[in-house]
Amino acid sequence: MSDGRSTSTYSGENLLFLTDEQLRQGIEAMFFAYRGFTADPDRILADMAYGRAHHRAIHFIHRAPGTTVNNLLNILGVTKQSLNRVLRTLIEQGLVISKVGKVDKRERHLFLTDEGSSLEQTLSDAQRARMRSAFRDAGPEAVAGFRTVLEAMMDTEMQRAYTRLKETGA
Amino acid sequence: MSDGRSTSTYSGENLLFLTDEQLRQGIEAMFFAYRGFTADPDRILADMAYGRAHHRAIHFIHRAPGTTVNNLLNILGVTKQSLNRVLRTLIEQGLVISKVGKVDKRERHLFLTDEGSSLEQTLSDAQRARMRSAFRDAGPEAVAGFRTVLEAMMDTEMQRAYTRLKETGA
DNA sequence: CAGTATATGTCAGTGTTGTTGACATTCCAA
DNA sequence: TTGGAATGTCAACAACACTGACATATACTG
Repeated sequence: MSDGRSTSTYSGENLLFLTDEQLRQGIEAMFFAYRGFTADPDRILADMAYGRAHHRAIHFIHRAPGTTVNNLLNILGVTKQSLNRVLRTLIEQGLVISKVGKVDKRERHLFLTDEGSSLEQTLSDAQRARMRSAFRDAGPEAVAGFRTVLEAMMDTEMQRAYTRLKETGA
Repeated sequence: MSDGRSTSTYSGENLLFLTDEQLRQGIEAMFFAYRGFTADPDRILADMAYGRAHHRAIHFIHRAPGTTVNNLLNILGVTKQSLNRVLRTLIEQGLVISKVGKVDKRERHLFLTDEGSSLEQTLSDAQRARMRSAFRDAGPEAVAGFRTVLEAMMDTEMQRAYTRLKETGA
């Protein structure tokens, strides 16, 4: 179904970058690159009792301190039960603290402790180092293209979450 | 590692695309985009008894028919026990066949059956549709940049595997 | 040929991370 | 004030990765 149509429908323009072969290469690039993307933090976490899920939670708590469990849930796209297990161990180990909401006591607001911040720093340093090296090798224009394509690949809700975070930090 | 050239090339120029904030946005973009990237096949597979691991195996067997177990192992980056569990169910369900090697009888060469090919088609149609839409929205230059950055983000071994596959197909 | 290396498969056990279901607490609105 | 919605917690289970140990068949080497 996707064969040939991509080239024939839009014939006239130069749409060679939309051939199935190009798309498949894009798919494989995503697969291999994502492995590299997570490799460094994974290595660090392997020695501890934590995994990728803990990394993600720590990252976004660092990013938006005081965020609620529910908010984090939406960003991470997992069930609250799944997130809860991760948060419980992080709280037990003293990396995260959870404060009952002042306005709405049902809510828990999440913060990193000093120890949590320290781990976040270690992990993001490793991940940023690879990203920086890739960005530098590729150059600013490639980086702009990289981000454009990634944003177009997200679900709409994730695009919103991403944009919201982006604006918060900038 | 390639720092010399790129630093000297860009030193003095605008390196704002390498700030921590930019890197963090790149990291978050990868995270959210990868979710979108796997979302469609995941939805299809959820109804069947298969998961993402089966999808990956099917993809690369389709991509390199007759590949050996060992080869697949290296591409997927999992243990043989883990891959074996997946392959066993795929073979039992009649999606994959394994043929004893003619030259080296220790090897098993893997192929998709018609049924396996049909599932592969369904899954990759879904994934390509999203990739095509993202590529089209972003345009050819962005796509080139996207691929440049992803390739720079891979581990060297994965880069080789990726290039080998790329050349096979093109 | 004997001994070693390689390719594959299997069993058992464990850890992380996702799922659903059940339930407690808190808030809010009829 | 009472019932429903929102928020979060606990328990049990499934998928899929891992390690370690071992079996089998085949290939290679001295």
